[in-house]
This record gives sequence, structure tokens and C-alpha cells, in this order.
Amino acid sequence: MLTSETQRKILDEAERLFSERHYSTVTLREITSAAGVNIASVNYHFGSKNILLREVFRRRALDLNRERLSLLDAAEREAAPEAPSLEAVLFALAAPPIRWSQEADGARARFMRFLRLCRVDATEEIRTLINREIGHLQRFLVPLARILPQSSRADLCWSLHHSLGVIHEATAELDRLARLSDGACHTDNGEEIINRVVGFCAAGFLAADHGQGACTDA
Amino acid sequence: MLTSETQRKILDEAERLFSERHYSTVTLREITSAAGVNIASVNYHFGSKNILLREVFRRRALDLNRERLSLLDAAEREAAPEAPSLEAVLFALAAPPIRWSQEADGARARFMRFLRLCRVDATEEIRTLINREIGHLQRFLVPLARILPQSSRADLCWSLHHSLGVIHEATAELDRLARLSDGACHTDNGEEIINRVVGFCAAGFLAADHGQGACTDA
DNA sequence: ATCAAATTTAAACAGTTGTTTGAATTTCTA
DNA sequence: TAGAAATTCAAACAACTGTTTAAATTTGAT
Repeated sequence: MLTSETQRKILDEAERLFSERHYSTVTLREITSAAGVNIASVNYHFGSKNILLREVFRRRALDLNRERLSLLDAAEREAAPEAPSLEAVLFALAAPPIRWSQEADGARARFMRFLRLCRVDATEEIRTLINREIGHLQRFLVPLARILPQSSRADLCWSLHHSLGVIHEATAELDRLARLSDGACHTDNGEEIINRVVGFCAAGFLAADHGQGACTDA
Repeated sequence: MLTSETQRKILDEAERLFSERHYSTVTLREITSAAGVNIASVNYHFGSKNILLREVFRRRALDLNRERLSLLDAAEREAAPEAPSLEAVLFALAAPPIRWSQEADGARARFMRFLRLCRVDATEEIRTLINREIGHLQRFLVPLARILPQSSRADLCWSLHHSLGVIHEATAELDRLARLSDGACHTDNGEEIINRVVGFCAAGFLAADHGQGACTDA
């Protein structure tokens, strides 16, 4: 699919710029001049700006949930025939996006910022692709239902939804956390962030499982 | 500040369109023709498109945190001299944005969708205004520190940050929850959503306070 | 009713956008 | 190496953008 060097340069620069600003404010002239190629090569190699956007998305989007599901499979295999721990399941959900977003100035960190923009506003086609990816996360409901048998399907979905919110905020809004905490929070240690996210969400899942309210064993 | 009927119509339609798509893809001609006014009236009454965007933001943005802080003050007053409950503090944080986003097809529901877009990408000026609003949330750290004395400032900030992620996801991504749950989750009962959010986040705060990991009293 | 200020209007403005063109150039094959 | 295919290039394209203009109209106070 990706044969030409020009295509790769265009994709890289488009990804970088799309991660910084909404794609509608990024011009093809910016992309191509940053990539050092002629402006016409976008339409030659991709066909249109919208298709370029879609290809930037497709280049990495599928891998993210692939990594998640692979970690989940491994956790289930390791724990079989028992159910994996709640923390292991949430680790599979949280670790890939958080690790990607922490890769120092790497392509995947930029992609995660791009993904955040796409989630909020993108092409109809990308919205469809995102929705399909969300569908894959239903796979997580299977082990969660084993671990938390008192929870209804709605309970599990709500907690999963809350967890996605925590993860999204932990992958893309850390500058605001730095401001909120006046620098008291370290936002550059991916594994620590994962631990915090997993711990926070696991407690939330358990609280929902115990019926209403939090557990107060202090 | 808002004197003219034309200004109000422009603000209303701009808010509506800005809540549906990124502001850079919304044209002044769309706004003015939807409002039934001449295109030149935007520059006459506001000065520029960017200023119009800022005014759409300013019309309601300050009220959101005002409501939060007002609820927090009331909770503290009611519990004095004791600290308010963790749930009461989180209720003050979560209830205003979730209630606003649930107002059936109301202006504030649109505004919450607009705010989500602004958080991800907007003018430098709006980014500054948002950061100032985040600063106001530091006020929540005061009662939280009383309630959770074992938590460091960093712990509290992380949990607060996680909670904001849960709230953001609960105010603006409910169509995805509906898809994830195949319709099993009711996404139209604001008070139920608030309860779920508060319960989930309270458990997360407590888990962080108990040191690492979740509480497992089951 | 009169005049000045405020507002609305249609039209034009200059600049930028994604896209296309057709010729030049490079790359690959036979 | 000859020739065909793939790629690059500068230039132009039509469409659309936010903004401005200056005349027309409405408004409101005297």
C-alpha cells in the first residue's frame, strides 16, 4: 500500500500538522512544503485531501486496538481457566494508548493527539471507522462480566465508558494537569500513569459492582 | 453587553453551528443566513469571526464553573465545621456540566458540545480562557485534602484529572456509549448519570488515598 | 417633522483554498 | 540504450473565505 517515499513524507508531515491543529485549518501547501514535495503530489498519490486524512488515520488506528486485544488475550490465556484480574483487563485497555502518547516526540505520540481531534470532529468516513473500533472494545465486556458477576451489562458499559474518559484525559490533556497541579504531578512517566489510571478505574468498577456508592473500608 | 436582537440571533446560530462542527469549517454566510441577517452584520456587531467565537464562548463559559463553585460552597457550608462528604464535592464538580448537557435540545446542551470542540482546538485566546477556568478548579483541592488526608497533592490532582475525564466523557460522548452497550445504557437520565459518575470517581479517589490499588472488601 | 446616529443591505474586495493541467523529468523495463 | 510508464513540476483554475465599502434604510431624540 505504501510504496513511494513521497507518500511516506506526505503522511508524516500531514500527521504532524493534523496532530497540532484541526485538519481543516491545515493546508495542502503547508503539508507539501514541510515534506519538501510538490503540492500536486497529494492529489497524484492520494486523490484528495480527505483521502489523505483517512490514510493518516488508517496507518495506525487499527494497531491501537490490536495491541489492546492482544494484551487482553494474553491476560486471559495466562489466567486460564480462572478469569484474569480486573487490573489486568484494565491494563490491556489503558497501556497501549498511554504508552503511545508517551513515546517521546515520536510518531505515535503525534498520532494520539491526531486521534483526539478526530474523535471530536472529522470526516463522516472517519467517524464510521472510529465507531467500528469502539465496537471492538465490546470484547472487553466478556472478562469483565466474569470478574464482576453482580454488575449488569449496563453497569459494565458505564464503567467501561468512564474508564475510556480517564484514559483519554490521561493521553491528551496532561498539559492541563500540569497547570492544575502547579507542576506537582509528573506527567512524563508512562508506567506510573498507567498504574494510576488502572487503580482509579478498577476501584470505580468495583464500586459499581457493589451496588451504589464507594467502598469505605478505611 | 448584548443589546441588539441581531447580535443575539447571530450568537445563537453561531453557537448551534459551532457545536456541530469545528468553527473553522463554519462560514459566516452559514451563520448569517441561518440567523436571517446580512453577512456584514457580524463584522459590524462583533468585529471579526474570531471575536464572535470568543463571545459565543464567553456568553456561558464562566457560569459553568460559577455553578460548580457555588455548589461546592453550599456543600461546605452545610457540613461545617466538618468537611463535606467526598460525594458532595464530586457532585459539585459533575452535576453542572452533566445537567447542562442533558437539557433537551437546549442552548446549554449545544454549548457543552461547543466547549468540547474548544477544549481540543480553538483560538489562542480561548485556550487562555479555558486555562483560567481550569485554575478555578484548584479550589476543589481544599476540601479534598481535608477528606483524604493520606493523599499527596499529586494524588489529589491526578484523581481530579481522572474525574474530569469521566465527566467529559459523560457530557459529550454518550452516542458512543449507546453504541458500545447496544442500547443497554440509558443516556438520557441526567441525575442517574451524575450518580454513576460520582460513585465511580469517589471510589477512585478513595483507592488512591489507600495507597496503591483498589479496595477489595467483597 | 427633522436631522443625526445607528443599522442594514448588496456588492465588491483581496487573499486563500483544494484541485487540475500539461509539459518536463525521472524511473523502470525490454 | 530506446522507449514507455511513473512521477514531478510550475502554473493556472474556479470556488470560496472573511472583510470592507458606500449607499440605503431604519431608529430615536429634539
